[in-house]
Amino acid sequence: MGFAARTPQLEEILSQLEQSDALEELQDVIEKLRDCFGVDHMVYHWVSSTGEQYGCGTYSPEWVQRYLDQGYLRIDPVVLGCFQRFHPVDWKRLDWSSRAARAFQKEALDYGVGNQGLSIPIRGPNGQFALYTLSHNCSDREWAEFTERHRRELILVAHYFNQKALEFEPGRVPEQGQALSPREVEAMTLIAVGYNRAQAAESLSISEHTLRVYIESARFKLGAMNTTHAVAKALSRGLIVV
Amino acid sequence: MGFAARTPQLEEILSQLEQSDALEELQDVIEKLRDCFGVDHMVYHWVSSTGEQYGCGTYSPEWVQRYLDQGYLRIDPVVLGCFQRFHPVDWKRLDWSSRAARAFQKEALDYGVGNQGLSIPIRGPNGQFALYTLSHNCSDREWAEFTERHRRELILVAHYFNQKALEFEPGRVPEQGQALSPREVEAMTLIAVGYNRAQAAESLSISEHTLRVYIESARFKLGAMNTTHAVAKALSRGLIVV
DNA sequence: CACAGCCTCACCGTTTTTGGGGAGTTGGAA
DNA sequence: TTCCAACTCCCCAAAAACGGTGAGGCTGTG
Repeated sequence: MGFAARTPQLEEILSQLEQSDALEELQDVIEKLRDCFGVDHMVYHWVSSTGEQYGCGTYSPEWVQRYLDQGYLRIDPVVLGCFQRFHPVDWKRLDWSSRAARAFQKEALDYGVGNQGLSIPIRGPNGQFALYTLSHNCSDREWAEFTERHRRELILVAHYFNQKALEFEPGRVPEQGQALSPREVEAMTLIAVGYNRAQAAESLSISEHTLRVYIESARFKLGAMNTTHAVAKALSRGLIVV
Repeated sequence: MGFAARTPQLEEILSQLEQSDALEELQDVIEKLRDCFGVDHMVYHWVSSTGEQYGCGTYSPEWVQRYLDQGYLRIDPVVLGCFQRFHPVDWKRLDWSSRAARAFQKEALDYGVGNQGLSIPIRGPNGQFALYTLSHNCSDREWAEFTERHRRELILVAHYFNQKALEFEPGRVPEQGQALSPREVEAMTLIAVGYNRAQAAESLSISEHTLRVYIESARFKLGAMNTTHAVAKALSRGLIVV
């Protein structure tokens, strides 16, 4: 096996993916990808920063609806397991022991989901989390061979797919206020790591009153209602790093 | 260009990476990778959820020491910029406008860091964040060509490298498992967006006392010293999103 | 069934933070 | 030079958060 297989067809699909400029097009792309890889199902499932879900893929609409209605997101072992992991996860290696999980599994099979599956967790900025999933009906051995053979391509596809999805994320307007001054950054950082004002001030070798001015100033610049809010905003915007 | 270039040499290095079973070996691997890609520097830099840093790479020890001593992590535009993005980032596209950033940049050059750079952000479970960086001295055109040619391989290498690093993560066991309950997440989220306890409680239609219990519980679970700290930790670990 | 974890409510006093003032220095930019 | 932004320091009173303790109902798992 080469570093990653050369597949003109996949190349072409990825090209389409990169050039697509609407969310709807992703559905088309994922169907082509499914056919290209020759699996029963392929799904991209995105849990946005606000908790909304977006997905495209080849599961039956009934299953998708059922999944959403029942809030299966919170009990699906695939989601729960992938959330804790980094690398592609074979469904067999997940924890299906709980009663709810087994019921879910059975129901999924009834709705046409394959007995085999591979899910790749993807994480973006601001807590974005997505899953790129392949599912198929076949023997363990066949599935192991398939996943081994295409592992690298799939990781890349997942990456590119998510990159595109991120472009379409609504309301990701970079709310650029002004940056914080160096001292403000230091002060905010110390507060963010749990110091109270007295400790932070001592750590910076300044008076607590001065430190307070920085925090207030940062709060003002960030348009925050209180210190905690300011820290949260600063973290979200990457102005400080903890 | 194929889907990803076939390179036996890279293949071999990745093999070594996958089989390595000690952190020290990663240093060897990254040097080989640097030579394989023919760039001046290659660095893997990991910021754990607890704020500790680990890195391996080919920067001079003096620069690494300087970086750590000065806490450059918090002002490095590469880190700050990559934190907001998903795809590989060319250093030229970052914001170097602040005074601190320019001083940092100048100093980095003095310490042997290249004038060109490409950094790939990587995110793991529990708010893990890492950077896989290549740096080189060459013209803009050469660099653009290089990054275009190797983009896909580099994404994969970054993925594999991080996967290995995660295996070695110290203290991974104690950190995990302390997920917040749904109510705690709601409470923390409201606090994070600037509500005070009364407002948050009203928003959840519960008494302020109850809300307080959630916050305290979350604080305890997260090992935080105060509410602000807890919010920062929850954000860093991706337990809540604003 | 028992136990654990989650959700809900309450009171107490203490500590910390907040929000409003005012005021002096420095160093870089216009 | 003049000006502004950043940095430093101080007081006070009101508001908010904290910490501890206690207690009942509900659900799901072993």
